[in-house]
Amino acid sequence: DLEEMEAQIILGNTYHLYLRPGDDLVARRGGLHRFANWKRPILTDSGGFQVFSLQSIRKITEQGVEFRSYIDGSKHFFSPEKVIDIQRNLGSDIMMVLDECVAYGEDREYTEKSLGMTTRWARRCRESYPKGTGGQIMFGIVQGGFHKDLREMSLEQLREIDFEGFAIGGLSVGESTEQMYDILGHITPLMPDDKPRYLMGVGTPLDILEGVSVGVDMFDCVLPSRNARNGTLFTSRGKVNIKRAEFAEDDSPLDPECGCYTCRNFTKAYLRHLYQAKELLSYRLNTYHNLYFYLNLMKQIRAAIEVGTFADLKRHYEAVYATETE
RNA sequence: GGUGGGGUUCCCGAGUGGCCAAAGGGAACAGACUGUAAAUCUGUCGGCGUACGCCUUCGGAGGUUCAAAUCCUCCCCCCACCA
Repeated sequence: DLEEMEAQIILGNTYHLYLRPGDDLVARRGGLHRFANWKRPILTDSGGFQVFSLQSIRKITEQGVEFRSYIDGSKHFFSPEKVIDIQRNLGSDIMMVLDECVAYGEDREYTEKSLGMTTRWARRCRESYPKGTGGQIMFGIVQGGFHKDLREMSLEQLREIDFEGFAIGGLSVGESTEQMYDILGHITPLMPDDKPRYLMGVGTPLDILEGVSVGVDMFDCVLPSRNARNGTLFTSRGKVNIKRAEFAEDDSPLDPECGCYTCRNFTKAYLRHLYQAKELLSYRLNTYHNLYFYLNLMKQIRAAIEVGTFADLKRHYEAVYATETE
């Protein structure tokens, strides 16, 4: 499906693949590309986000993170070096350094201390896999919470380490859209413009437009797929909750302007029925559509930038998704 | 024909005198979801009202009681086993 809709890259997760099926097993299968039969680029996240989202079962120290498997409760330890080794086993094209994604609401003192450690971890990651070691490249991750000076400090220190690309982490962790845009708009323009800028974990169609407008090149987010599974679909006319009773006998396509397999073949009434009946096909069709929508949004953005109409495109989507931002 | 069990709010199913508009589950309805412990989670779910509350409801009709889904009487229906 992803090849068909022309996805350029996919993301794999160090934490999850390490626990299951195990990075050694993946290495024995010839790496993630061969294992999953995906021929285009793959980026692997380091597990840093899981340190954040699964915080009830972990302990962070300068050495690394001790955590328990959510699968069987067994104890494991991730050091910056270990996380790179795992990503080497997975054989991704882009590796991410181990970082601590600070929760929203942590005070400045904690954020600053955490940042120091995250930077040291980033250096250790790079030292364990110096530039040119193999065919994989490595991105550093800017942290610093919601303090602009800490964000700048993070970026400066990371630039000295010599990464092939830079990511912005620690956003969309509970803050308001306004706060997120504020930090994003401040730090992104300061990032090297000759290297990819990657905004991690974001976001809504509007978030992406905002990110691009301040200079972000790449994104990753569970939103389109997770929302699809839960019945919220993104369309050219805004969000559609396919579960709603009003669609029970609606014979029109989900999005008449969409050219995806789902929209070309099925009605809202049918998609609603599949969802209500918990048919597996529902997840597949809905996910196909949302991913197609996002990929198409990115295509539109690239095309608009080339012809100089990006601002118009952004304004258009802001109008369509107006109610979503509040 | 005999014996035993049972009929509860849309469905299933707790409840055997007051704390019961009635547990729990399902369905339905609405919402959430942002580097995926998420095919998950939250709310509503007899009617009216902001609310204290009032009204209607536990197969049907009577009755006992200050008070009945719960006790008594008769009736209707269902199930199991026996014949």
